[in-house]
Order: sequence, then C-alpha cells, then structure tokens
Amino acid sequence: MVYKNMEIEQTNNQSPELQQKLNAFFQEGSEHHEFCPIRDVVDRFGDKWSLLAILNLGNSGKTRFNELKNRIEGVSQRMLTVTLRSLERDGLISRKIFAEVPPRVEYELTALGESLLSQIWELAQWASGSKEEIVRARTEYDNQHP
Amino acid sequence: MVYKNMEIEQTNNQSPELQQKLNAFFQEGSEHHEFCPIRDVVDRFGDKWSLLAILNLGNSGKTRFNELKNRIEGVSQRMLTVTLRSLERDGLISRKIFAEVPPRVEYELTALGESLLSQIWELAQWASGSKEEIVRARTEYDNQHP
DNA sequence: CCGTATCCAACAGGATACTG
DNA sequence: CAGTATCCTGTTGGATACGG
Repeated sequence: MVYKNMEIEQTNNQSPELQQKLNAFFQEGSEHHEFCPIRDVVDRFGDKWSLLAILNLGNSGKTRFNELKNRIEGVSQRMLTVTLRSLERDGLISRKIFAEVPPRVEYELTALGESLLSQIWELAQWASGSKEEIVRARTEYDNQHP
Repeated sequence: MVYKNMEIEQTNNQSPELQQKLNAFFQEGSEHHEFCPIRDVVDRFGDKWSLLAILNLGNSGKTRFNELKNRIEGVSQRMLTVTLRSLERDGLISRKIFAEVPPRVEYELTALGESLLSQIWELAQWASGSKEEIVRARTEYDNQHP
C-alpha cells in the first residue's frame, strides 16, 4: 500500500507524541514508496487461521499436526497446511519432520514467532478490555439504524 | 471461535509468564464457550481497508470523506463507505454530518479508536523491526523450496 | 500420520451508474 | 459532496479423494 503525500493538519486532541510518530511514519512511506509494514503484518495473521495457530503454538510449544488440528475448532486439513506453510515461510514457526513410520511432524514458534506472539498478546489484552464497550456501541448503533 | 479443552504440555522455553497467561486465556475461552476476543479485534481491521482508515484518521484528526478517499490509495467509494460504517458501528470512529450544501461529513477517531490506534502502533513497531528478518526468511524458504 | 490435488460455493470487493 | 444500488469477477476456503 503506497501512501500519497498529504497535508498534515492536526485538529484532534490525541497524544502529540503518537501524532508525531504517525506523521513520520506516513512521511517515510510516501518517500520510499514502500508498502506499509503494518499491512504486511496484518496480512500475516489477518486471515482466518494464522492467529489461532500462533496462539496455540504459543500455548503448547512443540505440537504435532493433528493435535493442532484438533485444537483449532473448525479448521480443515487443507487450510491448516496452507496456514502453517505460510507462517513457516515467514520464519515465524519451524517445522521438524521425523523419519518415522507413521510420520511425525512437529511445529514450534521460532524466536521471531514468539516476539510476534507477545505483540498479539498485548492486542488481546486491549480486545478483552474493550470488548464490552464495542458490543455496547454495536447494539446502540443497531438500535439507531433500523 | 470456540476452543476445545486441551491438555497443557509445556515443552518450549518461552517466558513462563506469558505461557501462564496464555494458559488462563485458553481455559477461560473454553469454559465460557465465548468467541476469541483477539479474533474479534482482528476481524475489525483484518480486512483490506480498516487499518488504513484508522491510521489516516489517527494521523490527521477530523477528516472528510473525499479527503480520506484521496489519501487511501486504491480504495473505492463503496469500500470506504462500508469500512467507515463498520468502524462507526463498533464505536471506533465518529461521523458528524453538517447540514450544508454541498454536504460535509467529518470522521474522527473516538477515544476507543485512539486506544486501538496505539495498540496498532505498537504492532507497527514490531513490523518495522522484523520486516527484514521476515523478508530474509521468505527468500531463504523460496530458495529451498523450488 | 501428514499431507497434496481437484472441484466448487460463498463472499469480498471493483466498476459503473444514479441520487439527496 | 457523499453517498446508494446493481452487477460482476477474483479469491478464500470447505469437501472430497487420493498419495508417501
């Protein structure tokens, strides 16, 4: 996602520090014609299953394919494979194959994956804390827009 | 997303504190048969445009529809409307209509929206810091899997 | 056990045209 | 200006069957 140059107009009352950082962030993006790094991350776990895979691996350490599949309610074999491959490709999880019969494959978060996990955890805190307020806002909105 | 009950097996070497928190988190989810709060949040901005809308509003404060549309490269009128409505419904942004001709509508982050913004910002920091490592991992993976 | 291959339905989202 | 309405396409992801 490439950002256009834009006029900066500070009209709201949010923290000036974050404002300044955002400002720099947008400047940088538009100068270098780079893709938004946040979107890159969100694309990683914005899909239906990546987040759940990371959380489960964070919870349980080394985990086998079918165990993961059992834990993630509703995931199909295909989608779990696709998800895990994608995470592996980005270096967020490792995949270890054991030359046994029947075969055994263990997945585990890498150091990079664990650092993402802790970020996600922070977000989860926000989510838990804000959930009621969001539900309330949603209900109110639906009442006012019949 | 409802979590199944699961055996807890700690085999990895990550921070015991986070491990414990995750543990409690999964327990809670499975007991109450609730939907995962994190997924709720990610569903908010996991789509193609919500994140960019929040970031732009965070950067510029009160913003009009078309200004937002110009800043978010590539968004269609339809999708911007849909995105903004969804964010408004969840109480993340406010929408103020001015009874003028031609009409003017200003969008702005609410306090809740700003609190999400700062979470997203933290995530962005992680993304910026980890981007090179991810790209490297991706390249390596692609080389090894032709 | 741990996948891959194929097919297909559902939905997100773009293009376009029209309104208060 | 700031939308709504309609149509239409590409992608996501589930179901199923098969392979190492």
